[in-house]
Amino acid sequence: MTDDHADTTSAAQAPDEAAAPTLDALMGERRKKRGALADAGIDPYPSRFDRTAVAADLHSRHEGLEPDVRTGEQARMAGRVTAVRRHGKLSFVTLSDVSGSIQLLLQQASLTDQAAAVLDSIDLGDWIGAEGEVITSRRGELSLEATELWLLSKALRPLPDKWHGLTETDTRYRQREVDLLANPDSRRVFEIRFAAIRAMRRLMEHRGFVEVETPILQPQAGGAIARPFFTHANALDIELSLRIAPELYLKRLVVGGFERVFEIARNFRNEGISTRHSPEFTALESYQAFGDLTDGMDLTEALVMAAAEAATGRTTFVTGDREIDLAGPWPRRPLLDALEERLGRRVHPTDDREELARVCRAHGVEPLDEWGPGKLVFELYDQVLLPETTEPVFLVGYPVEVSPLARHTADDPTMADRFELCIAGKEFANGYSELNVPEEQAERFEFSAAAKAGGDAEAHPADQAFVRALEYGLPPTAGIGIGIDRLVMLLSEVEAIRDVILFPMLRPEAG
RNA sequence: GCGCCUCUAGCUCAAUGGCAGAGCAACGGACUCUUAAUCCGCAGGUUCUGGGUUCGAAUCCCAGGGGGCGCACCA
Repeated sequence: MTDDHADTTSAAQAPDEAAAPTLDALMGERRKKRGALADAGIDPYPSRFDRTAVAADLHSRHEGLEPDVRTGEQARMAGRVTAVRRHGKLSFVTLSDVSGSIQLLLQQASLTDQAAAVLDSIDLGDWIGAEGEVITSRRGELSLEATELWLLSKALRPLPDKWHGLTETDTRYRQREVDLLANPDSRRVFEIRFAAIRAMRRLMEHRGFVEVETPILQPQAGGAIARPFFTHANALDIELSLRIAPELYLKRLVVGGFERVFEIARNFRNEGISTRHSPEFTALESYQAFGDLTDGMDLTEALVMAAAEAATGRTTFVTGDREIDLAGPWPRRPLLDALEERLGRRVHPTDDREELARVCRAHGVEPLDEWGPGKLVFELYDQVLLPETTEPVFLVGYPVEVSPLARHTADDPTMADRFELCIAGKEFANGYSELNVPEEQAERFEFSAAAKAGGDAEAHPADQAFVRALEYGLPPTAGIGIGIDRLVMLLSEVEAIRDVILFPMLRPEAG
């Protein structure tokens, strides 16, 4: 691939900045300071530190204090140094911990010898501990007037610009730890992510769902239509797929008597990477015995609302140039009605295929030969209707042809009891009344297996283990899947999926 | 995979064919209420890599690498 007919030995493979003289010098300075402390008998890497307060805690307890107040309260704090302002015999240090930041006020005259030595050697980025009295400065800022300081760990590498932070996207993704410590906005996004997931987990547990773990390495990927990643198990000498969805295993657990299960599942799909697609993404999937798609929509709505509330406390969010209000309840519209309104004519999977293909072309959808009528109807939704959605809406009723695991509608064998949640042109959730008739499931699998034999890389062979499970009896069941990454994108108002994934997939570093 | 854009000091950015610069960070100094502290001084470069054009290339051309965006595939 690389036509390196280069004559030289291309020794210019200097591993990143190892050869950068400036960086070497900066790191050398910091090593020197660390050494000086060690020489003075101060351990630069102490094994533990007990703190009594974090920044947010102090701020909330001492809110609104007048300037120049001494509280008499002693505190021990720890965190990273994010700013230093030295004024001769008086210094201010901004200490950032997990909760926020607080100012240390250091008067040379009242420092211990160790504190003086540590202060002398402090660099931006160092982890330090401090002990002293909680006061307000003359300007009224809540501060810890420290008399003792400890170095907890040295930052040998210089931090990014304290004002501009780190902007280069490549470095932000590759060295997320630096991004997180330098860019409060980045940190905020992940706080939203964690809070949203926590809220959804809490709600699921509250409703009696148990959190389970199903295989990521699977002999046969299933539960979705997608190209899998493959890997190899040496012990068994077999090829395995990374899961594309946990669905089939979760339903087997319902067969086994766990009537309400969910998994916050990392899924892997060997497909394009874009602003909205990551090869590795997280979905919440849940299955609820005795329910149908109505219960699925109820649960989906509750989950999204709970996530929004816990993560941001708001219901309105800006995405692109639209403002979205998540306040429910969300309308539930038959998909075919919505399509009729948009297209000016009714379409249905039983319509003549050529006629549907003409409708597609008329709306800029180029039909492929292998698409059946159900797929054509689905593509009209996907390419015409979906991008125009703004406020949350459940579209209900999808062609069976594109819903191989969903129960067909009672009075229409070509349509499935399935819904999708659409917000701002994107699909956020998908759910249905599960198909639980083993023979019908086996037939649907045969259809897919035929497609695979026909060369469709996204189709999968029949999953006999799953059909066998259905033969033991799957109760009526409602299933849902929610795209966590996209939900977090909406809640944190970022446009790139990589901004909500801690360590997104990238090409390996260096040559 | 295809197209467009981008890569300069640790970080953020200038320099459009004519001596590679600034701010922050660092280093030396002054300063007991700052909070993007201020002031004085000093230092810091494989301009992503390799070729080419030119008297002269960060700048123009070719090839390669990383990243971004759009399209395609998908959720």
